[in-house]
Formats: sequence, C-alpha cells, structure tokens
Amino acid sequence: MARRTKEDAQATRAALIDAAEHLFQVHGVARTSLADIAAQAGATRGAVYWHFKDKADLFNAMMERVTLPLSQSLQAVDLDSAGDPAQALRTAILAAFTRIESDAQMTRVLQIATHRVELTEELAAVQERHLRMQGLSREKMVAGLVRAYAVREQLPGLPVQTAALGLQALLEGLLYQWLLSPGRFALVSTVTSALDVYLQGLGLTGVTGE
Amino acid sequence: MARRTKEDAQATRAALIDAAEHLFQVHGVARTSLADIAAQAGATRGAVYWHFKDKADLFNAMMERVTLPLSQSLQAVDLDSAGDPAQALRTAILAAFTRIESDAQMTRVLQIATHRVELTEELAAVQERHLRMQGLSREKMVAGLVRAYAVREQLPGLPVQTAALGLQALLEGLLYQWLLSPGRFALVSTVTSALDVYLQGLGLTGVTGE
DNA sequence: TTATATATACATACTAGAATGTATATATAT
DNA sequence: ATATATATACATTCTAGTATGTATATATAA
Repeated sequence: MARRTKEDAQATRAALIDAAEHLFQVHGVARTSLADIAAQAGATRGAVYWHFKDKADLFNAMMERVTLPLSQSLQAVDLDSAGDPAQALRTAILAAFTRIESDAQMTRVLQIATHRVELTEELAAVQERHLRMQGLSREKMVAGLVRAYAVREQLPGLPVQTAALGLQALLEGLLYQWLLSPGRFALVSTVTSALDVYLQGLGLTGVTGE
Repeated sequence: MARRTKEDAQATRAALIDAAEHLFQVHGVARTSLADIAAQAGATRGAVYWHFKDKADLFNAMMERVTLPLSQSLQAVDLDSAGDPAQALRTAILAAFTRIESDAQMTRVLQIATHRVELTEELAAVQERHLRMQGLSREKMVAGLVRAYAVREQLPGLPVQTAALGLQALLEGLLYQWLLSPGRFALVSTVTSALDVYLQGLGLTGVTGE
C-alpha cells in the first residue's frame, strides 16, 4: 500500500488504538507486542511506528482518547449555583459512574489503567496526570463539603480534607473492585448506596428546609 | 559454587525473593528479568531455576510469604464473644492497617501487588487467591454487621451485603491511594476517620447502653 | 489543465539485544 | 557414592528499533 488520504490515516490510527485496547485488556500491556497490535488492526509495525514513537506513546494516546469521567464530571459542578452543594456533588458522581458502567470502551480503558499495566518509569507521565486529576477532584470535593457544611450552619466532625480523601477512596475502591470483574455487582446502584451511607456519616443528609 | 547445607539453600531462596521484591517494586514485575534478580541476590539464574519454576512461581512465593493482613485480622475476630460486633470489626481493621503501615516488607509487597503487576493469565492463581480472601473478608463483615444490628435491635437501612461491599471498597480504596505514594498521608489515622464516618452512616455508632 | 516535485502513509527487511529455558559441568553435604 | 545446590554455556525465541522501498495524495508551476 502507499499514501492514503488524511481520513484514511486517522482511521488507521484509531484502529491501532482500538486493537491495543482489546489486546491490553486481555494480555496486559507488557505482554502485548507492537506486532500483535498491528496484526490485530490489519496493519504492520510500519504503521505503528509512523503514528507512535513507541508503546508508551501509544498507551498515552489511548489514555488521552478518554477523558476520565469522575474528574470531568466534578469539574463541571457549579458550586455557586443555588441548591445543596452536597447534592450537586452526589449528582455529579453518579453521572460519572453511570457513564463508566454504560460505556464499554471506558470500562476497558479503566480496567487496563488499573489492573493491566505496571506503573514504571516510562509511564511516569500517565501516573502524574492521574495524580493531578485526582488532586483536582479532591479539591472540588473539599470545596463542596465546605459549602455543604456552611449551608447547614454546621461544623464538620473531622477535617474536610480527610473527609474528601475518604470519599475519594470509597469511590475509587468501588471502581477498583468492580473493574476486577465487571458484572459481579451493579456499579451505579452500589455507588449510590455507599455514597449515601458516607454522606449520612458526614452529617450531610438532605437539607430538610428546602 | 556447589552444594551447600539446607540452611544455606533456604537462605539463597530467601535472598532471591528479597531481591525480587526490591526490583519488582522499582521496575515492575514484567521489566525485571530473572538475571536481574539473581544478580541482586548475588547468585545466578541457575539458583533461580533450581528454586522456582519460572517468574510467576517466584512471584507466587513472594506473595505467599506475606499473609494478607486484612483477611487474617478479620478471620481472627470472634463475633460470638461479648461486646459490640461493630467495635470488634473496627478493632480488627485498625490492627491490620497498623501492621501494613509499620511493616516495610508488607508495604512493598502490597505495592507490587496493586501497582507493579499486570493481572494476566499466568497470574490467574494469584488473582483467584486474592478474590477468595476478599470473599472471606466480606463474609466476615456481613456477619459482623448482621450481629451489630441485632445487638442494637435495629434494622439496616440497606442490604448488609451492599454495606459490607462499601466498607471493603472504602478500606481497599484508602490502601490503594496510600500505596500510590506512601507518606502522602498517614494511613491508620485516615482509615480510622473514614471508617468511623462510614459506621456512623450505617447507624452503627458505639452502643450507648454498655 | 496537466506535468512534475515532494511529502505522506505505510510495508518490508534487517539487525542487535535481551530474556527465557535447558542442558551440562561442578563442587560438596550427607 | 550420590543426591543436591548451584554456576556456566548454549540454543531459541521474542521484540524493538531502524533503514529502506514504494505507491499515491497533494501542491505547485508551466
């Protein structure tokens, strides 16, 4: 073959990432060779090396194709609008998990990121990005909790930083467990229950006076 | 060199596992070669292949050298003894995390198991063992929660299965986060706070009438 | 409008290195 | 003397990386 149109090239690139996703999910990142990926995509290693520097670069591209739902959903929350900030957080969180549970590609990529890849030096960039996103999420949670207590004219029973860390851990923990074998339990409904328990424990139950 | 005494051989075996632990932690399991491990242990690949079938076998041996603290601690709980079952669970959980935070080898192995290995076919045994241990833990949690509600003559606000799953996720999530960069926060104190929030949310606060 | 030049999007072939597994040599407890 | 606990040597298999070939899209000049 030879030179194709720009759309063709983008299709090839997408096919390569698709192939990588499927193979990474089954065999893990380390045990998947670039030849495997090319073959699965109906191409050769030439195409891989044209579009990507190496496997780490391909992995990064795969990760960047999906926007991490929880971070994204939380960033979109407007805490200044009317209503209960705790409810706003709750809604955003459930939206993110609904997305995760229903989007097969999202599930695949998250599964790879949590259970099918080894965090080593050359993937440091991925890990840093992940930590950065998590940091942003936690900040948003902290801000939401602070306002939620303010709205209730109530004092938190523990540092909000700690409360937010616990909340984040609860969510990531449920996701982690679910990704071990999706289908073992229903994600969104379980997250709903656990989240409500946790919010209840924080004293952030629904604002009654509204 | 050649045949050494049985103690010497066991020392070699231990040194190989020690070396593997350190190298796995830094470079990940896939990128650590058996030659690396042998060299780090001051031996050669001959010793590795004498003691272990292959890298997966060595990995298994490494995992089996540590007993997973949470499962172990929970199994030891006697729910039939007097006192609050919820407090018994709480105490066992905190004991396990105290162990994890203070034992460097434990931290290392758990970090490898969560962030430095890809769950693929040849490590299926490890994964199954992990799932089995988790299942036992969850059963114990369920039993504890059931009794805790019974003691209080109180009905759970949600299925205890779900409550236990959330509890487990909270704990695993905190561990997961902490292992990403131990030292970022204090493990035991954070677990204590988050656990108390969750138990509070379940309505399982301290039994007042005792 | 068409001929030509060049960049693009791959495929193919080659090389070197690493890692595994295995066979064998060797030294020494027992 | 023999089984055991290694070291060493070797064959094989992957895999990455790179160099090169090539057909065609696209731009440009005449």
